[in-house]
Amino acid sequence: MSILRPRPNLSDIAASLGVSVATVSNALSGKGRVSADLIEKIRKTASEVGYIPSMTGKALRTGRSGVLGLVLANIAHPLFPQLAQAIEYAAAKSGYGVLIGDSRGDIAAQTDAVNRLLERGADGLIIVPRRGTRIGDIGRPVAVIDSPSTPGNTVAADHWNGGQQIAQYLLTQGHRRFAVIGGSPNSNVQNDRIGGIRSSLPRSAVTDTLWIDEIEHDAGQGCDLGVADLVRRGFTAFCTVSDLHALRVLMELQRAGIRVPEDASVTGFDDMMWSSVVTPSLTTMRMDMPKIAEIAVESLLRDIEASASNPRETENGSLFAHSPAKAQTSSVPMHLIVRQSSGPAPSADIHARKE
Amino acid sequence: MSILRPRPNLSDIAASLGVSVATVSNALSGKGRVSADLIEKIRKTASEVGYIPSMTGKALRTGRSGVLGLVLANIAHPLFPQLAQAIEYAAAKSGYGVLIGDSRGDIAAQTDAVNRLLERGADGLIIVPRRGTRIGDIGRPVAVIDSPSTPGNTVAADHWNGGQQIAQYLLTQGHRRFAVIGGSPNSNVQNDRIGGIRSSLPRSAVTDTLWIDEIEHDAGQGCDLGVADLVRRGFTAFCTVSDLHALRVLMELQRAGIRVPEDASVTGFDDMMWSSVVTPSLTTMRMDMPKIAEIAVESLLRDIEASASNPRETENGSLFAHSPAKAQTSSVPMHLIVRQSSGPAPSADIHARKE
DNA sequence: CTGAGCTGATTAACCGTTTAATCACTACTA
DNA sequence: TAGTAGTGATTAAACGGTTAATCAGCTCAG
Repeated sequence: MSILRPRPNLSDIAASLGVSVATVSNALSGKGRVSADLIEKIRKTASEVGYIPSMTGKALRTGRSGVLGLVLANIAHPLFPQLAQAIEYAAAKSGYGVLIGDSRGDIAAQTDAVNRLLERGADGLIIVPRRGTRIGDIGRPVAVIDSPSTPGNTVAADHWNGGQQIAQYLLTQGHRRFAVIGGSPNSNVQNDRIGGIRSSLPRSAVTDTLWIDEIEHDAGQGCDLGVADLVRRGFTAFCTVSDLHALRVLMELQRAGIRVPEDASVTGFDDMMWSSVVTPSLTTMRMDMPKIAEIAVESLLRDIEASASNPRETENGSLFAHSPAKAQTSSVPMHLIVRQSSGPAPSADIHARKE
Repeated sequence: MSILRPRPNLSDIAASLGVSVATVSNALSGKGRVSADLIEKIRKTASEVGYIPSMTGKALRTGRSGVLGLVLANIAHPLFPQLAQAIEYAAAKSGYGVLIGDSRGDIAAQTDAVNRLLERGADGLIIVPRRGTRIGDIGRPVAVIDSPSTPGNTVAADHWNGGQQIAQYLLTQGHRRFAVIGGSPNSNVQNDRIGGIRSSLPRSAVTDTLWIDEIEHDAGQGCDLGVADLVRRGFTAFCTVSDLHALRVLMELQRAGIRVPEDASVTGFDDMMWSSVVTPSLTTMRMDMPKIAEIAVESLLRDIEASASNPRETENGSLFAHSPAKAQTSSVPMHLIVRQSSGPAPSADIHARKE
């Protein structure tokens, strides 16, 4: 006894076949010149001994770790799971691993998180920045996922178009009086969504916009938003920019004895994991996370590729701005998911009377 | 021009000071014998040129990557953010990075995910296994987070005690007729919670247990659970094992015009991110993720430490079961969070009449 | 004055892989 | 027959750090 089991490496294979390490490396990577039957033999023994290439060795030599860093403003964000899963999948498909970094909502910590990932040798970073934060040059390729209207953004859901879609859907259902509900006007994403909604409503439609943060600032956290009142005033469509808001509206209406969707329709955004299990289940706009992730990863890998074959130059060797291939921002369409919380507007007669 | 900027390394520092690489390495790591003032000088230039040690180089030599793998049955699980954040934080505190792997709910993929992380050189794995899956030997230290009653578990929330706490809380509020609501009896976690709840209820209490999966199997997905009916039959406490279930119950009661918490109390588990924003906000039991993560990471690092200084042996060099330090499973207490969805039982008179 | 003992630094091997350069050999071509 | 090409393999030098072994110089006891 007393033989510790080291994972087999190239030289083990080389030794057992009586050839050189370089030949084994070439055979397995298909790069140099190796005879067909030797390649075959090497492949065979490699799989026999259960050879697993050491990413570390490879990384040291090639200067590429095969790891992408995923930086989030706040991991605890409810959309993170969808995104992380999509990114992990897209990266794994291209043979990359995903290292996570969290800034826990703290702006200063965002830099720390970025640095930690860079120290670990991440080849590139995917960043979902904190509201309003801009990502400076970090000397390595970066893909930013935020909103199409964020400068420096790489890819994002087309929130504006998402707003248009939901508004148009509600219009076809006969709705004409809209309450548009957002959290805070400081969010690019929310502004895009609301912009899209309002831009799709005809002049004849009646619109009111509610900012939850403002209402709560006056009336205290968790207060009523007064949506039941709006229904009495003839509003039939409650178009929120987040399922979180939609849920809140939904419960407030139910408590007031207002039936959804018979008396009023409620819609959300983001299709959160519970949105399909509440009753009535939520009509919502869903981001195409797999696509977003795929584009982000693709763009990032392209940049990494480019910066490897074409290292950037500086006049004095000092820090110098990294100029990515400047892939123009791409917007990924959102998908309308119709569920139970929305339906035709209550019969027009009633409104005629009210108006 | 035409000088690409490589990140400075040990030999750069060594060259600029006219000393050997080894000395610089020793100075920075505080290992060998280096004079105090030389250490000072080396430290200074190191920070001046912005030296960042290459984890890769270090990893190759030491055989340790400084990276932990986090394997999840399904990243899209709503509790993942809390957990990932806690693990990332705990790992970062000890200088480790976190690589994520997702099996997307697929059992076969779980093995793949594990292998991918191992290939990337993860020093150890933290696994949150899919229901019922057991983790075989993977040749490296592992920490499992599932439920205290899962064999091979390393650390988990004390779900049983959590059930006891919530039951006791409801008892002190005067409740005597309990509806205990779970999703599926196949989950260790849910069984623990329900076991804790029931074990705390006195014989005099009336208890009914509802399994949502079973009800839906008969009546179709998204169907009513019949909780309003239970209220009419005198039940006042709806004790669910997940905030997801609690939300569903809450909405069903509200739709039936039953006031919460005046007419009935509803409680959940897990304190999901939206649980505080619904109205009424949810009373729930929260897992102490930071603590769980801390213990998992600590235990894992201890194992890694141990397996490094004391490599295991095999008789023939073949695969051999990895025996961790067998730290006994530790249970982390859960915390009761009282919010608006629970309160005193309706006046006893009413029940007296019913009983 | 010699050798032991300490201090502060250097040398060189090593981790596992990649890859440019080289070499031995065979097979053509002139 | 010598020179040229091509083929299939090897050699050796990296990559960036760690670390055991070595060494030079100094002090001090015997």
